[in-house]
Amino acid sequence: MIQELNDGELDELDAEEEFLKHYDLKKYPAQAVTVDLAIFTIRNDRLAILLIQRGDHPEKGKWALPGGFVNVHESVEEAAARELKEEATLALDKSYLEQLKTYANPGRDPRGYIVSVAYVALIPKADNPVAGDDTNEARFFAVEDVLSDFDLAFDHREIIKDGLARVRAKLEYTPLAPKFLDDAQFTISELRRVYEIVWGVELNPSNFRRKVQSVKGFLEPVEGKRASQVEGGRASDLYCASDVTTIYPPLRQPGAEDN
Amino acid sequence: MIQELNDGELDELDAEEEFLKHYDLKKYPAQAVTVDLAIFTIRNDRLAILLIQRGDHPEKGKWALPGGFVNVHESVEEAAARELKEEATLALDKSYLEQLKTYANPGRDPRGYIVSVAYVALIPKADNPVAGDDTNEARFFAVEDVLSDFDLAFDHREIIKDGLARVRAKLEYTPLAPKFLDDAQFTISELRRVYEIVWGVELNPSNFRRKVQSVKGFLEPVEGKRASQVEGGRASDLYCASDVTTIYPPLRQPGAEDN
DNA sequence: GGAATAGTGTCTTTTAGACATTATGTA
DNA sequence: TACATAATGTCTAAAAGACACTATTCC
Repeated sequence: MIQELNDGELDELDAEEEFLKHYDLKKYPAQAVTVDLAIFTIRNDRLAILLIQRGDHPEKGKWALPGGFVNVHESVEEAAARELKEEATLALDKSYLEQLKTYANPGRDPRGYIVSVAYVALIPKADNPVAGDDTNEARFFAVEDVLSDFDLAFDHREIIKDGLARVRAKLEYTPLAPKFLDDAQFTISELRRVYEIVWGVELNPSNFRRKVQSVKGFLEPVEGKRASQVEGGRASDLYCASDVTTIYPPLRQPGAEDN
Repeated sequence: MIQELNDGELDELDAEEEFLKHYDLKKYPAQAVTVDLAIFTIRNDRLAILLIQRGDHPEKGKWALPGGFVNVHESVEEAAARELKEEATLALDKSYLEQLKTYANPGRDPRGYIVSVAYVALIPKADNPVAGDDTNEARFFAVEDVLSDFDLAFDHREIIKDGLARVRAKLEYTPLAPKFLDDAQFTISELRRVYEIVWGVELNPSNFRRKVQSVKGFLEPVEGKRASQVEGGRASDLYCASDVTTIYPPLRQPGAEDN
């Protein structure tokens, strides 16, 4: 390829090289990039989120989303995956990670101009998390309780609200619900329970079954049955997630029509 | 509030203050935040996007999205609005701005670790843009042509693809289409044309009319009529956008079922 | 009046909600 | 056998696609 360049193009490459040699980002006011994780799971029949209690300044002692600074040799995506691995060691392969939004109000972090790229993660029923280095404690809390009661660090309340809205919306038109289930094989009732918990509604079992079964490529039947969780109940068929990326037409959460 | 603090809490505040006094972001490897804008409009019956030809290094001479560095006294949102104002002076009040995604692969910018927060903007039929300081030229191009033919700077092709997908999706369930129209009053045919151009499909006029009119709070009839654009055509009723924030049930773009 | 688009109405198919009915595994 | 949930089926209502038909305005 090089040998085909004419003089003008070589000059251009030289000029670009020359420009970069004298370019120094350090000249400008310092900025930094962090990543924050809204890690959702289902615990005790409630939608829960992982919070850590900050062990260091700033906002020492407050509950916050897990996260940290992005290193200059990694993408934000990689930083998010790294933090997720540290904070929720279990069942990483089955977890789901998606960029939510970037938060960048000046003054959102007292240490300086620090933007946070927030991610949403969905993980299966998890073991209890372990607190990291600069962390007093790490625990799952019901999202509802967090939003109503907690005094959260930075702008993390806003991030959690946005993340919750994202998860609720995405269950409608993407096959994310199985990401909450710890077993690759699950019953339709278990799947329905995920929807009910995340959306905070009751769904008609018959209609839910008909709907999810009608989505081509969403559920695949597998051998075997799961015994009922309730005494006297009938055992149920098992399914596993298939390969579709969108649900069409979508499932709708009751009450979403009034915004 | 202060007078209610006990000694322990005062100590905590002092400690936080002390911590911040010695904290210096400059200690860490330099990072920087930029904003890039995918400004969509409709020109010559096609969906178009604003590109600038870079006048300076890096990527000098290549076509790129308008954008620039975020200042430390402003939010990314404000930076985006500032850039939008500079690049598309016309009809700012009617334009729409929404965060798209943050791009942060190391190496995406040769100047160093620079993350870009991308925004999508929708603007009405615009005057020709004027090139800025470090810009050779600023022009609208049909999105289709850009994606098929152009050699774009940085990762801007990916941003444009993501932005296009976002706009197409959002037309389904939000009342964004009027943002493309330069007049606050418009006909249903004009509105339908927006959908057809953005989605790249033909829509049945009767069914489209029925659908948008059935969405409560989407369209409001106004006095007067608009003469036909075609000779011999019937004049049509005028509407203006109302106050709803979501369209339920959504309009669906034909062909979206197969992903 | 003719042309061309605006606007209305109708028929059919698909999908969702409500709910009755049957099936099956467990105590 | 009784019970509880799983799974299926039915009826109805809502919504979308196809398309015929009427209305209005401009030439």
